[in-house]
Amino acid sequence: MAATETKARIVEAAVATLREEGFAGSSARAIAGRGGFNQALVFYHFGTLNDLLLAALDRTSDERMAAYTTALDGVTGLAATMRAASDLYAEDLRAGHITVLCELIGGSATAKELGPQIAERVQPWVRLTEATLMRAFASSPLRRLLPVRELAYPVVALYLGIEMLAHLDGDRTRADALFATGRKVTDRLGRLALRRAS
Amino acid sequence: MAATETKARIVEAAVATLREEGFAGSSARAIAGRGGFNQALVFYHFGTLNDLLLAALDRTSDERMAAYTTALDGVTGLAATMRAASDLYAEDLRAGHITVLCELIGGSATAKELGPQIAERVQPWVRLTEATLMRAFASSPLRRLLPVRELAYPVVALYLGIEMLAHLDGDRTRADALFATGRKVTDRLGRLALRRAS
Amino acid sequence: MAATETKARIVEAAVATLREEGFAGSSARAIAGRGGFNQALVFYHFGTLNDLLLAALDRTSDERMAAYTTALDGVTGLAATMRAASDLYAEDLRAGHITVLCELIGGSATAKELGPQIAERVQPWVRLTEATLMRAFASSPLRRLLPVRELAYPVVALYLGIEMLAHLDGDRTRADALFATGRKVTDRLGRLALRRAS
Amino acid sequence: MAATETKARIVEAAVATLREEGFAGSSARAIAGRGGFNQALVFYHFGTLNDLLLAALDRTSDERMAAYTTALDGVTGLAATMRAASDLYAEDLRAGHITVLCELIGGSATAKELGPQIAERVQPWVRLTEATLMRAFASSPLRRLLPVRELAYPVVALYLGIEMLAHLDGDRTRADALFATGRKVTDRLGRLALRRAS
DNA sequence: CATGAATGAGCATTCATTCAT
DNA sequence: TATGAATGAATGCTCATTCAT
Repeated sequence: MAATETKARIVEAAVATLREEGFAGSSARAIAGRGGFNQALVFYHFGTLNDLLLAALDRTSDERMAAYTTALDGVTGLAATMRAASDLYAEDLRAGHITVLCELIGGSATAKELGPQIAERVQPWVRLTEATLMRAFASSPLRRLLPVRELAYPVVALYLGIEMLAHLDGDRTRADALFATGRKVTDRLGRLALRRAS
Repeated sequence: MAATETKARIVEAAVATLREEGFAGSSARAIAGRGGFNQALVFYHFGTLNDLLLAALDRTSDERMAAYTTALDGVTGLAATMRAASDLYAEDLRAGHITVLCELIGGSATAKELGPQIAERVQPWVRLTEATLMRAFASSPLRRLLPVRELAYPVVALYLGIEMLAHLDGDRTRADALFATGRKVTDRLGRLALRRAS
Repeated sequence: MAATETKARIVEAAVATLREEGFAGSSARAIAGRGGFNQALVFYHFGTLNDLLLAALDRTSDERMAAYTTALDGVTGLAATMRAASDLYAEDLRAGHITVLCELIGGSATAKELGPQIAERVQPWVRLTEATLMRAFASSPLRRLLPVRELAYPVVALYLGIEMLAHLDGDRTRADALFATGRKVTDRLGRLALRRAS
Repeated sequence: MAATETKARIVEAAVATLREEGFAGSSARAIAGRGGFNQALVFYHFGTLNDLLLAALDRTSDERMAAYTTALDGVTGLAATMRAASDLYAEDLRAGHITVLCELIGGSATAKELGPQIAERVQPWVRLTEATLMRAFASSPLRRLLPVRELAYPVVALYLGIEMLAHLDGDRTRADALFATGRKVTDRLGRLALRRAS
């Protein structure tokens, strides 16, 4: 079998295992068991379990980055951005994309080598968030009140935090409600701004 | 030695280990090694490693809850609340109090029994946040714009998320900057409200 | 069971395994299998496989040192020493005492940490040989011809080399013959010296 | 690439690995890594790892046999032989030629099939030593005192033993000193014999 | 109340070897 | 002639937990 194919299969199994068993449960054996392949393959193709886990992070991160970039392309205004983000995040939660990241960050306390590598992979998301926020607030009066650029860091933090709580809840109702409220608030803000402008 | 004393010592070691080695690194051996006691004591006093980890969570959670309750007692207004929260959270980050919670939430993906138990222990924090936010926004015009009570959930999420990112950064500068910005914004909002009121 | 008892049992199994399976065959599992105990015990009692192997060397080395010391006590003269050494070495070969040392020296090429530790344990043997040679040659005219003290190193080397060759042969006939010849030569030398003295 | 060329390259890498990592460290991977070729080549060209190791022994053994034969050609007398042997052995030690043999003998305790094959390859060396000793002692009065032919076995043993101790020491000073002493003794013997003869 | 000994299962990783290409 | 992919068994070592004392 082509190496890339096998590697993809292994990465897929790693993503699923991280998602469902967490960092501490993502042993080479657990991943191989889930994917139905020999555990030695992990080391043949990735050298190290940690390297596989990072590849799994790359995999979800790249995929989601593509989705976010596409969905946010050309979106401006607070309300529209909130709607787009809301949909994207709902998908993240449903598919457990952020779980992988959270588990790896949590695991990096144990496997200290992972820290810098993960940090590197979080960077693009902070930048994407920054750019998105700039466009979202571009024509909002709020941009005078809020240090928009500095909002990127807490927004990313919020994403991670929501995932953790949703994970803890075991369901997504509270997280979904939160986004619903967010949409309501941004819509209201939008109407307020319009009224003032007139 | 009195049982309570020994238990406290074990819990203390568990907290320290969770903080510095993470969930996956908090084996009975690692905890006992850090605390300088026999690893069998963990099972003698707590029955199960997971039960000890929960006791560790209780320990930090209770301690912090006391600190938060005291510090927030009688505090009203957005700016004052922000200042208090800012100080409290700085201490959380410095001492790694939230790390324990984050690591356990992350670990609950692996040790599924932990989930509900941790969720139970997060509840009081959401309630505290709710109450605090109600007092903070009580006299703010923003309370018409924002569903204040529903803000508790994202605020707690934000706390967790900031801790994760700070952990990943390896330092607290970005988290500190975030709170500084928060204080600036709430101060500005306070002055704006005063001006309008006059 | 008392720790010392168990440790002794483990060491015994390690000695036997080194003897019969060599360094590369002395895995924790192989040793435990031979001794009929759980392989985790190796690590519980010795921490590291290498540490167990060194303990095994200590065990045979100490035992043989005692035997050599006793047997050589008060022995003087070349012929008598040769006879004593001949008997002792025959026992070494039969029981495989030197095999343990040879296997560990060979293995130290792979497990480099072992080198210095083994060297330390060989030292006493060089010293014993030195002392023995001094007494053996004390009244021999050969002591003017030969740098007796410097003979210790090659004598120890010879012991190791004979063991290797005997091991390779699979039997001890050539080694035994060698010692027989040695005794003949020293006896002849003894008679020669006597004749000259008269 | 021609098969013989490739095989030579593999054998070369095997020799180097045996020399520097010992028997237990000479895995197919380690050898291939050192030589910079695919590890499957080992099995393609030699069938078995052990067969490669034997080929490595053949390689060093043949090379050294040629060197010894050349250097000892026409050499007679104890002192001259000692000098020649001294030089040859210094080279052996420096280049680690005997290490390969010692490691394989040690390893043959684990890989029992190797034993007879190695023994076969040691035979020519015993014969060479025998022939050399006969010529060395041919005109020495010592030949009446010593069973010269039987000296070959201990001389070979000595070679192996010195290598082991030198390996353990990590340097060759004691081995070098030994040969220096050897030369001194044989020179002295030579002069003694001359004086008596006159 | 405390602990040292013990264990069976599990860990990441490496092994010699096979095989289709 | 050569190789990349694959594997099942083995490696040293750690795990949570039990238990007799």
